[in-house]
Amino acid sequence: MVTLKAARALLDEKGLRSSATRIHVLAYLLSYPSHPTADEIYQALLPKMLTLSKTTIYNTLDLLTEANITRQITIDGKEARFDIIIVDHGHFQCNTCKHIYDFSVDLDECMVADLTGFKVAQRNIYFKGICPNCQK
Amino acid sequence: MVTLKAARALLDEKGLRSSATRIHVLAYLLSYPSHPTADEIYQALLPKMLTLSKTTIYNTLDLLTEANITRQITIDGKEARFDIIIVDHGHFQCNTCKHIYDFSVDLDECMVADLTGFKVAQRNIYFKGICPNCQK
DNA sequence: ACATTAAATTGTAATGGTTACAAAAATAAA
DNA sequence: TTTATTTTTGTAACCATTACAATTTAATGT
Repeated sequence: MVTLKAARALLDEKGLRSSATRIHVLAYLLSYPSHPTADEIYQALLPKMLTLSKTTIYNTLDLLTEANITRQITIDGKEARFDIIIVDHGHFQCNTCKHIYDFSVDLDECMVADLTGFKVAQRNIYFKGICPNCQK
Repeated sequence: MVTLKAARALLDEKGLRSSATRIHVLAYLLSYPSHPTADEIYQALLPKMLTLSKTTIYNTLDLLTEANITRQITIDGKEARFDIIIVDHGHFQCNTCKHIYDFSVDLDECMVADLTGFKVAQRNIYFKGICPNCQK
């Protein structure tokens, strides 16, 4: 499990204590950058950590998001999803199968003058429609 | 109230029955294009329509969204917001005062080749940060 | 105008993701 | 080890949204 070491390193780098929960949550996000929900992470880790609590998952995800390691995205408005921050990229959610695809986008290219004076900390872009698979 | 007539006209145009609730909800969105929540609309209309139900607000907003008159946006992930569809534009939410600003953006300009084969039905872009007012 | 059918609205209860909070456990410091 | 701090846990509360059945309202046909 190379991601466990990577997770620990990332936490150290940010000055966060690397508890077992944090390492595993972060390792999961590194291994499965598929925008999982809090519950998906919880269900995936539960077999390994029998006493794991849902609250801890939320606390940890808040912590990681606060430290700019992860990003919280809301696409369907139903439940939050969490994404390892790599580079600015867009999300496409298929209305049929609900799967979320990443796509690259150069946000600097499409900027406008309206936001002078605004301090932009985070940029999100998401599309909706039908993915190629579901068009068949 | 010119917006009441405009609301009725819009409903007629889409082949939707123009009930009192629908007219008022739509007129409110036309008058206050400030991305209100379902509850904000409900609270605003309640004095005029004493028997109004929250469920009806949701039903109506679903209907309008289905008819492509309004668009549902989720920025904070906490509660849905509703916006009259005009043109593609971005939303900026201030982390401090939570106010949501509109800004224009040419989404065609920043497109990429990744999405060939995808049928894009809706494009959303939202930024977060600090607005000029809250930087003082 | 009346009866019949369909559509819209209402109220209540349930759902489900998230959060508050206090207690328990684990870790670090003295 | 003792003490202090941090982390984790479990339960209960919160709150936006939805399900659903009943009621009301509007449209249609006779």
